[in-house]
Amino acid sequence: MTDQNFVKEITPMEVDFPRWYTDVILKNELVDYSPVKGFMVIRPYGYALWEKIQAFADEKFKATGHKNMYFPLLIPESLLNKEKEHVEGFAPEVAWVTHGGSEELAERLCVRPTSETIICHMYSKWLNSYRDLPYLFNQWCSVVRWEKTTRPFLRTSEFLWQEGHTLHETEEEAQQETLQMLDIYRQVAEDLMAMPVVVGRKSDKEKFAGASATYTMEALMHDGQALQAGTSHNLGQHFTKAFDITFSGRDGKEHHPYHTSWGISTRLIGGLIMVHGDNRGLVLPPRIAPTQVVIIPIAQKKAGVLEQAEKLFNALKHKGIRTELDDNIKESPGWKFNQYEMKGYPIRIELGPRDIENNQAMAVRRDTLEKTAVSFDGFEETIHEMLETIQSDMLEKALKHREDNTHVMTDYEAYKTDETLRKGFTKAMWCGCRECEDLVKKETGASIRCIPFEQEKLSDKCHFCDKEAKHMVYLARAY
RNA sequence: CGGGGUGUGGCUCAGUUUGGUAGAGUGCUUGGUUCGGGACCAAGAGGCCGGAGGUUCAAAUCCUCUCACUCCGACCA
Repeated sequence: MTDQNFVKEITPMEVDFPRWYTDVILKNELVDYSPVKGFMVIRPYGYALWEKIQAFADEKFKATGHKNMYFPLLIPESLLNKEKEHVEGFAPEVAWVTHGGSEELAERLCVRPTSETIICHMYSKWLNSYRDLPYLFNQWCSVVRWEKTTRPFLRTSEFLWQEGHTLHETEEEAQQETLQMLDIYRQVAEDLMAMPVVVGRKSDKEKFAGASATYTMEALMHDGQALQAGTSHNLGQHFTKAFDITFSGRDGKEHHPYHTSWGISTRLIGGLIMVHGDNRGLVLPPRIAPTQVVIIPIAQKKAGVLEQAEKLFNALKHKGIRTELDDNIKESPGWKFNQYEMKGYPIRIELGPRDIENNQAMAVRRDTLEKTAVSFDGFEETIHEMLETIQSDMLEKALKHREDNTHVMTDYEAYKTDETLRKGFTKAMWCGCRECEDLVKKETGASIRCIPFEQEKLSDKCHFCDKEAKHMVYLARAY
């Protein structure tokens, strides 16, 4: 096995990371560009990844008492305008519908960039009593934000996501909900996708338009840039007051409920690719892989080969392992090896006459490319265990990459001038003021990704202005 | 919104400098031989060269305008 055997069409990531990324998603047919700029077509293999994320998250949402619903795509301008910070935050990237057929509309309608406004409008009609609370609802949909620069999955003008919108009687409950949902997102990232994340709070500058507080999970990509992978907002009473949502409380008086919203999107798929992928293409953790095992028969016309391949296929399927048998005679085994490595299937089984003589098949791990002989006796158990091992090894590997690329700020001047210091996460102390935050962004291109829940005291003073430090923050350049 | 790059069979591109009526590889179809790291032979289908206008006997090629995509920056999940 030599480097020449790498999928030639994929640009090595050391050469050009952005090109590597686009090569991987296009060659794997995850997405294709559509006729409308910034709008991507998600093809079956890409959509299968989204379905896995949906299934995992949706189950967690339901388990914590949430129900799904659906709100309209279009929002009247008057509704969008009700919450001041919100409209200011989103107005620059809203798409408008101005005509119905050939008639100009009396009031233009915006294509939802997020649904707080329309949902709050409806909530205000429905909510009566504290007995109705909490409202725990979610919707799976797409939203449109007219982005200037777009990249498949990472930033597209339309993207698929879910948005949860809840109402609570008390501030504490809303805060609990906000943190609970962030933790579910962390599980999506770490347990399903083997993508380690730093969790914490956003600075005021970076928080959601109209939120009291925004919590985030941030992942580190292979090229040392950070990706905001999911956010959960405590919206306080900003929207419930603006939309006049009230309920009769236990005291018989009228109150505004406390409000949360939270979302993850198809952007996660971009993260998945950039955290685990290599120069051969995708590397998928078993739990999210649409297909976990592919069986490739060798010299399949020889007696017994296909029969044995089918036996293994059925045994794995029976065990609940997502398996494919590629008995396509047209392509050579070598071609298939490369193909499935590119597609990131966690395990490849090679089965030829020599193996059958030895009562075994060869199993090749995608993450390590390690080849092992696996006996037919207890075959499906061995493969099952191997999948589990791959899942945890991949998380560990990604975690190690993050740790190796997380540094402690020593000297801001050095950070400013030495570009290599700006790769990955940098922990720094921050006084909390907006001026310092803007300064860092302007001078280095790095932004404060979050104020992590896990705080360390690196120094008494802010690394940027020498005032008294309030928080330790994670600094990074971000997608 | 600023700066670069690219538009030619499905895909990757050559051809453009020096105008002469479109080519390679790959993929696709059919038949045969193969099969332990991208197999081989043979036959075949497929393109008004991003669009509009102009120069010319003649334009993928020269001129003008335009559109799209893409990468890098500033803004966002």
